[in-house]
Amino acid sequence: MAVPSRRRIPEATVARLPLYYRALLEVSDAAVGTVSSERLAELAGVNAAKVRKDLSYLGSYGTRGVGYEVEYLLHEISRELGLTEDWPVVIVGVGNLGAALANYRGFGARGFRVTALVDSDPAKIGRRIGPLVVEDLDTLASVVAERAIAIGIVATPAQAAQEVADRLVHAGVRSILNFAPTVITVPSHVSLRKVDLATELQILSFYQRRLSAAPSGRAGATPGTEDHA
Amino acid sequence: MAVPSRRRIPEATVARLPLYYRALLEVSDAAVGTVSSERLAELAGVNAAKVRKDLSYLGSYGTRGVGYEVEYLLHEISRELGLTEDWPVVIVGVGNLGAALANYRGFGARGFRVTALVDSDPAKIGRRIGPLVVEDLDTLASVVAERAIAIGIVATPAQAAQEVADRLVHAGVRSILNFAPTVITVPSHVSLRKVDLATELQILSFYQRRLSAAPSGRAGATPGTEDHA
DNA sequence: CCGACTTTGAGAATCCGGTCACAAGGTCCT
DNA sequence: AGGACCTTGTGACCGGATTCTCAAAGTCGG
Repeated sequence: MAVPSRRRIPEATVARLPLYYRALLEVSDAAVGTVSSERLAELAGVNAAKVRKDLSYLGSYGTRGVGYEVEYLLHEISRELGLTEDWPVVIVGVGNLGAALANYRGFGARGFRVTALVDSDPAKIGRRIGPLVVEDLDTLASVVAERAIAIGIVATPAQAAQEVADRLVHAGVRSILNFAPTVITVPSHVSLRKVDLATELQILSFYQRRLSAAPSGRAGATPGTEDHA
Repeated sequence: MAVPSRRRIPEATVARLPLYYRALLEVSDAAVGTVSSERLAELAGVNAAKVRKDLSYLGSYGTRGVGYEVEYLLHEISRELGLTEDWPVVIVGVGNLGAALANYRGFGARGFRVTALVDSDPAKIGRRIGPLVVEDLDTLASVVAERAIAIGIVATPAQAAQEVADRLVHAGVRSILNFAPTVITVPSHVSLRKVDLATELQILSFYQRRLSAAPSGRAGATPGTEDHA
């Protein structure tokens, strides 16, 4: 009934919406009409109370005694996440990782289309990767403008990352996903997230060391990203 | 002076230690004797109070009026993170992403050595990638045991991820890094972290949508992973 | 040797997120 | 139509993390 509208959605909740989305896609395949928060929680690897609270931020989409209607909720979440829109993506840096990302089929398919690949290495410019040709980093500004690119993926070596980020911002990109193993900073109107291999491994290493070092006492699973249900 | 010892280090702090470590490596190159929390904060992209509090959990390693001795702090953090030890890693799933990870030079070099690659696809088994040969997933248990593997990286398609994780756990691996776009669960004595492309993009998409949708009002940078200083 | 200056370390206050518990609201069987 | 039953939505509570602030502790110049 009520308009979903201008509720402020907590950051932590936003980070879990994609998990619910994925979980809903799974049950959607199973052609079930509704899901309970309990079941959703299980699929998303969180607890039921959290699911209900998170979903309540979007509006009252459930029915007491029954659960959530799968298709409807799926629609609402994908609208909220902007998955009904199309977000052209540019990948900057076509080394090992960049090339793998360009070929990666795991982008949840929906919404995100890698529309351009750029690199500064003359040896790489002109190479074809799938349906795309690697373009010159110097043409970034026009590429971004012409193809209405919204999201930039930085997959360069660490030294180049800040410079590339600056260029992306300057070209008008307002969302950046950083894979380079370094901290980059952007103006406050730009969204930045990072994926950091080395950091993740080091965190695991920390807890692993604790396991060996502490023969008695609670061992405890790694918190962090989120673990098991 | 005091023994660093049995202090409990908050999870959020653990997640930042790798950033400080990297920042310290940078200033270490510059052959400077000490760093202030202010400077470290700048390099790590956090604020100075947080740096001081985080470091104070490790012990009192700073000198008032001066700062932190770079080499000493570097040593303490790397010991705490277990980077002085060697952690053999197995990558399960040698598709696009797995192969890229196998070649990836960004593992912070120190400590983490990819020691085995396994896959279940007969077409891939036997292929050489760099110095390694892809082995059969069915030999996982013995590979883990013989090479004392501590960390497993799951880079399979989503459908196979849980099964692979179970096998890793069964083989004795106690730290898992999941790249597959799905939630996996592990027993509580196993550490689990995830790296999830699709999720990160969707989070960016959420905030991007907000930008376009909200012409007035505060725009605010994406919180989430952490942004700029 | 003293005083000005710098920077850490930590106590206190605040904010944010997670969990608990339960009333409200709805279904379905009889 | 009524009552048993189920599941959501949310207010209250709790704990962890961040920020603020400032005394303590050190350096360094005069």
